[in-house]
Amino acid sequence: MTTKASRATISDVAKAANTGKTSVSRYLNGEKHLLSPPLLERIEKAIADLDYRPSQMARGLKRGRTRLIGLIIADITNPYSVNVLSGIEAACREKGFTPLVCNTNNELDQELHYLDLLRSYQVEGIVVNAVGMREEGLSRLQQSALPMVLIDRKIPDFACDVVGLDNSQAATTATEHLIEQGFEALLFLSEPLGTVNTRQERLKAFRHTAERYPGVVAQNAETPLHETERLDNILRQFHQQYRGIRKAVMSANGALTLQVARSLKRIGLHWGADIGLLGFDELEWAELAGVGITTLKQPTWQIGYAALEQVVKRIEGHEETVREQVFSGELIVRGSTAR
Amino acid sequence: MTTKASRATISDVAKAANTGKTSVSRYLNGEKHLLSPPLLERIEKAIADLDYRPSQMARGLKRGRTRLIGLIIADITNPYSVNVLSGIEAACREKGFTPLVCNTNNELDQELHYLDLLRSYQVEGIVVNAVGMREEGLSRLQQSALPMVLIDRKIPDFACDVVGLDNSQAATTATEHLIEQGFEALLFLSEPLGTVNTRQERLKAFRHTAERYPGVVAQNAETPLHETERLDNILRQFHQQYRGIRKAVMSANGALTLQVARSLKRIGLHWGADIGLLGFDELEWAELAGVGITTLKQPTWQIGYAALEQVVKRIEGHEETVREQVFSGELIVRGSTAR
DNA sequence: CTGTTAGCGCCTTCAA
DNA sequence: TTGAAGGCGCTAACAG
Repeated sequence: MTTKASRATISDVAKAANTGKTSVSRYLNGEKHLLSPPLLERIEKAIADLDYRPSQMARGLKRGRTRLIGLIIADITNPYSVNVLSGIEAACREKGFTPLVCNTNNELDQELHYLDLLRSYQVEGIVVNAVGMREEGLSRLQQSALPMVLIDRKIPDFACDVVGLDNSQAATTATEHLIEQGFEALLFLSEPLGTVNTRQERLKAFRHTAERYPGVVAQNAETPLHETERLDNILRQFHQQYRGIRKAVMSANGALTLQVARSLKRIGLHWGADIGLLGFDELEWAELAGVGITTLKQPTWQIGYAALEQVVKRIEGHEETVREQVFSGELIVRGSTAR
Repeated sequence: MTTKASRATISDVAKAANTGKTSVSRYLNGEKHLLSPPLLERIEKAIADLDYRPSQMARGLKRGRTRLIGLIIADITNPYSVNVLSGIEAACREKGFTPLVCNTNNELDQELHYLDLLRSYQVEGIVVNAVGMREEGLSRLQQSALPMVLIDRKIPDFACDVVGLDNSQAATTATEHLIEQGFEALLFLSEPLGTVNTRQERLKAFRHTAERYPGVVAQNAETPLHETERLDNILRQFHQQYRGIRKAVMSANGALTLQVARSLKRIGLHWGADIGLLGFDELEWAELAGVGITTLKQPTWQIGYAALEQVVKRIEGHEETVREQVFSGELIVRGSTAR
């Protein structure tokens, strides 16, 4: 094969196959049944010979369909997001879309930057997993009127498909588990609630459940992820406040659970022995940390897969009304909540 | 603002600004100094009014520069890859490129699929982090003659820029550390060596270093990541073989370290007490697992950043000869290798 | 069944 | 300093 300076185009193929561009185009678009066997064969050969691949750029330009889907991820370093991403990708491949992954790193300007970028590449839809997403970004998103689905986050005054965990069910299950295990003082720990519905819903179900059990005290605290001293203080105080009785901490997400575990270690408390611990999101190291950490595992892959299916539905125009899709979590019990 | 059915084009802007497309194009391409202040202002306003964004598709088609860079990641679930990705992304943003992330999930057909895909989107360069990449994919890559850099993997008979860890230095440091800590029987554990240079280089330096110390026995074993029984056996046997003396395991990467830790737990051995443990790649949970696990941390972000810089250099045509760039690792000592 | 033609949105000579 | 015209690679009428 000769090393062509630049890539072969549809015209090259047409020429090589001794035909017109249209037939080649038809071949490419699965309308092979309209072509006579000999022509078809010539085209096939030409394509193989020239190692031809149609230009998505040109296609996109012409048809207005780029088969591109934008993914906005707040923090690609977060295992939760990565697993969701994995499901999205699988679905993309199945449906013939290509994901354009954008990691906003939780920074507003990057969010805006990427939103523009996605528009300029004419993505046909967007999947957003941006817990921290700011209003500004969202309003811009809303204007764009692009098919979009949110993962793990509802937004007030923003009608949009959502897929995520059944927070209420999950938090209820988790709380009941703690109570059943004999914990009588419960602390729900999360990053600042803000308007993040996930956190709010989990907290609400936590409270609601605890209330059903007299004799159980439930409180909550908020802390930014990386203010270690503050976290140390919260935990230390919680521990001291309930000296004699069995107490447990429930952490609202995986990243926070990591911080909590570190904090407990710093202040010399052992989960399982001195204090109970249960965290949302499964952690690959959960069984290795001390006596193990009980987690509430989310079906992350499925969530991602479902999210993509949903954008595609919108893209294809199956309008319907705004839809919310929730999945159940699964409690994985380990030493940190043992009796 | 009226809700336009479809997006504004350059013609719309030209019309709105009462000028020709050329001037708008000039504006977009930073040739503003060629435009008269009033015209410039009109254009600016028109763009803002119409919320216009130039179509990258059309641009790419015209100029042949898509500003797209393909990333092939063997396993996006691997924290190492994710951190590298993070560095790549940062560099992309800085240089004005957009990453097209492809997760091959360690499967050959997906590798091939994505390679085609990237070509069809006319990416200008590729960064590959595919430890498991098969020959078939590589040869196709080679034919494409696209600017490309490999991360963390050299490939025989395949001239290509590479950026990664200084494996020799890192493994030497790690091995010396173990020996200094008084371990006298050393086991280097890796996934099957195959032709994966990373593993081979690390093993080689390990061996080489150990040989300098008489009285130290060094051996190695290979195991697929998920054959738990096999791993259990290897570790159990190693433990029994050197009953009386201090021994340590060195794990060739983070994913394997996780498996090793699980295995040790299963067979009832405690790292730090019964057996030493040191793993390549830093783990977020390293300090939480038992007495802590000593790791050799790679400057992952920098590796990613450097890799992207390198493709960009190639894209810009700074030819030079094939280049290999290595970074040093950093040993983070924890309880698993304490005396 | 097959080929011709006219753009998709943009950039780039070339003239004015 | 500005604008008109042609074409990048492809698809979609519209004719044969």
